Amino acid sequence: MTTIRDVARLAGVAPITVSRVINHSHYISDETRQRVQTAIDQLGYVPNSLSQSFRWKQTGMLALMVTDITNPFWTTVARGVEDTASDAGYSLILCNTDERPEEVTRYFQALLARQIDGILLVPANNDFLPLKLPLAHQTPCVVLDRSLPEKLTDEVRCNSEQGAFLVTKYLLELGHRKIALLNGPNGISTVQERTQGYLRALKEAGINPNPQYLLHGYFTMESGFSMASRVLAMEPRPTALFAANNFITYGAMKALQENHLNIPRDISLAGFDDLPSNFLVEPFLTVAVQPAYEMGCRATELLLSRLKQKSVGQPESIILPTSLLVRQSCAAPSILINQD
Amino acid sequence: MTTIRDVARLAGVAPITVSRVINHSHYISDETRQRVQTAIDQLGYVPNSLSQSFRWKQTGMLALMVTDITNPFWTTVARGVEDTASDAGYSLILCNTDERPEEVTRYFQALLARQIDGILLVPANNDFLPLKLPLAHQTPCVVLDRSLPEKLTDEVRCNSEQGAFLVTKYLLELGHRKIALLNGPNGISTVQERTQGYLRALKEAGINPNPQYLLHGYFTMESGFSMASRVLAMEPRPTALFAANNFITYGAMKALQENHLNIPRDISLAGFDDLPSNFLVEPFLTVAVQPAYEMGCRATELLLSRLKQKSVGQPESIILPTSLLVRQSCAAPSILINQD
DNA sequence: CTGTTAGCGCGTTCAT
DNA sequence: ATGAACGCGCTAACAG
Repeated sequence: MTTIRDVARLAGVAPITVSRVINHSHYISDETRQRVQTAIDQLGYVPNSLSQSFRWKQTGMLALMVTDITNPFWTTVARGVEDTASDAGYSLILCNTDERPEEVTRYFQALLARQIDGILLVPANNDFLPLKLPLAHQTPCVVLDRSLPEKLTDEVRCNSEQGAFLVTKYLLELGHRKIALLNGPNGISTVQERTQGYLRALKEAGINPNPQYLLHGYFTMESGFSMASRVLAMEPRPTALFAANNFITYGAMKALQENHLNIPRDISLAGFDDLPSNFLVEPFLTVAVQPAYEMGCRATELLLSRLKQKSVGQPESIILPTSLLVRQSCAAPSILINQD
Repeated sequence: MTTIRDVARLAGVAPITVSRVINHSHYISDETRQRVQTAIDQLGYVPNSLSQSFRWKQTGMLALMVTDITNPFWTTVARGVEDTASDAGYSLILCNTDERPEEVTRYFQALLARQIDGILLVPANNDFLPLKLPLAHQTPCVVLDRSLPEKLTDEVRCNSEQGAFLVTKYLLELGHRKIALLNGPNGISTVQERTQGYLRALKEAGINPNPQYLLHGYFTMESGFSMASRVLAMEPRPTALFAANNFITYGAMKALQENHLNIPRDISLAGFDDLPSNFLVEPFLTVAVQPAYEMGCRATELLLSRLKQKSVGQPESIILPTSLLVRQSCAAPSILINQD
């Protein structure tokens, strides 16, 4: 490994002079700069940023903790984060928690030991205690997508309540009265918000929600399949399904296919979160769209600005709008089914 | 920030003793260990792994450079890499190159400065020169998915030739004689291999390849759309389309839909790389499947084993099999179209 | 078993 | 404009 000393020796100067060249100090003559630069190039010297981090008390590294990078929604968020971080000269460490709180804590410890500058976190649940760890170490955090009951840190998320409201209202306007919500597990803010948006739309339409139409499962295809299967067996059977996440949507779709139900003729289906392939799935899926990439960018920008200002300051909330993307998976309820 | 000295002071021992406790040295009495551990817990001390890296000459960090994490294929690979790295106590830095060689070099420099232990790289093209940089710094690399003309490092990839051969052979067996290959850009090994597999199948079937049926574009939906559109205008029009990547497949699918061609009645379509949603797309896509997750795991294991053995050794190649997943997007060519 | 010394590569501080 | 000395947090090598 070539060090600053090797360069100094070759250029016939002191190590500190090389350091000044690297860090673009002005107190240096052009001639010396030239000589040092030549030596640097000749040796292929790359400054050890570990030592730099050591002295500067910052590593230039951020971490992103998502539940599962395999979910296209998080993938897109991650891309936004990495783009923004990279542009600012930061490196990004990726962590998958699989919604497991122990993993969150385990990663926190490793990241803090690495003296990471900041953390973007998708919490595994409503428990805010793990966050005490980075906060005690003065490491700024931004909570992504899901909000915690205690506002300890900045947060950037999308308006799930609004998204669910828009979808439900749209289904109501199509004439549906029996709408099932296939939701994720309780104890996650987005799940609660989606329930709230769903209930608000029903309420505004003067409809009394049927509690059996409000299902809780997991954010997986299997769970979506099983929830949809249960719903299809209900009496009276809902005329529309609202899946609260992309995986649940796919599972529900599979269940409908297996039951030979045509979408949207026999039953309507709406989802949450868009996918590049959604416009190929037949029928093209109607969904609530969250600005995933932008969320990643905004969260990273917020985090970087915190790093700059040093002072802690009041936690900030950025809430991005969710919109309705109408395609072809929803229609007016068929007369046959809707004869109540 | 609490340091090893703070702990030592509180426990009434020397810093090195604390170090021994942290690193589970055996040369330490149970009583002292207890006392030190109490002090550690009391102060909430987390060893600064930056300093440890400094001393140990290894950082416990790996990097994964993919073209675009947004592509589900790379996402799955990345998940395999992160799982394996994390299990071994390593952190993973994520990099997106967007197929741009300059970005590869830029990331290389940043990663080497960070004293990264090893790099998993998906090369942007056939140019192996950027690899000289990490190699000069003794940083082990594993080339992922695409092989380079010069075998400088280990590589882990899937058998693209085999995958393309299997798909083409399958189409031939269905009776197709005019099969268009919608491929990626030249200068990438997987593209060349897929062409070779395609040609081999044709040759074994005694068919003279029509050069106009062999198209090159990019690994994007837009390119897939435009290649498919061009193909549909050809005389005679191919009876089957083989898209060499998932994005190309989607673009081709869109083109077929816009031309009101029913798959597989009017025309057959086969793809490369599976997606979770492929079994929902109508008709369910027939594809060549590469073991993406396993590829990520194997590559990381190989890299980690290199780190252990220290000595450089001969570059190793791991080539994983590609299989054919038959679903419903291919059928025998229709008589109407095939009357040549 | 425990402690002392020294040094990893770099940048801050203070001299020259 | 340039350099010497010191120290960041930790641990290897060598005492004791």
